[in-house]
Amino acid sequence: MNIVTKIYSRLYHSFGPQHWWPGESVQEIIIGAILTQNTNWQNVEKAILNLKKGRLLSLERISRASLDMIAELIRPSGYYNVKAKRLKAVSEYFAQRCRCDFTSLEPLPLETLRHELLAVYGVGLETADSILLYALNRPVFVVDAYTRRIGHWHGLFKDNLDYDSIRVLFESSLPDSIPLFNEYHALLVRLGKEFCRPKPRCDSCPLNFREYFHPQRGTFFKKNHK
DNA sequence: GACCAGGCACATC
DNA sequence: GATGTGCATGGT
Repeated sequence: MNIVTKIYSRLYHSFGPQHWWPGESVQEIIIGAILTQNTNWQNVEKAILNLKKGRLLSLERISRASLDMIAELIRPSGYYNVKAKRLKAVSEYFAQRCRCDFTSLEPLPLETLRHELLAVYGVGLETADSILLYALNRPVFVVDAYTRRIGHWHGLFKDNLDYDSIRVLFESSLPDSIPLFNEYHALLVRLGKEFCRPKPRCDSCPLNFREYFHPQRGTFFKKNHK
């Protein structure tokens, strides 16, 4: 069993299924993917509730709404002015591309869709992959700050390894399974929230950071996983 | 009051 | 192509 699979196994047995993504619809997941950029999910929930109350939890409606209106509703999620522009750009993309009929995107190759998403203002690598995996059910491994931090701490890769190399490392180490990629990312975030803010908290961490992190030196040492 | 959170675009070197 | 900076709220 490779280390990537072993980490997943240990996390799943410690935490159980995480039931991601917390969204009631595909559109809500896409909106949440923008709103959660560099922000707590708690703040995102407030913004989503505001959008729902304002009858703007809809890509079609966001694409036609004013930036000021959007910004005011999503204020709790932070960066509300830039995120208003990003939400509008993503909404316009899906409205124009498929009239928000996501099933019509199914014939598109993954790479084509990913390329198109990355061309949309406000959609970077992580946001594109979050949308692909959680909203559009495509087999992409989402790499976020926690994935990078945890992977680095456990000697999977150097701190400065680029996004796509990390993504390919996980994808090539695992069976090509959408539910698995979904659950793994959610579990890494769960682990990150509880044990990696921003330094390891060793006690009771299921991956046992004590084995890999040297607090006095502030450095890490590798230990073979068996 | 400091620090952090499920990033991204843009400017500058 | 690497590095720095602005964007901003809310919880601990």
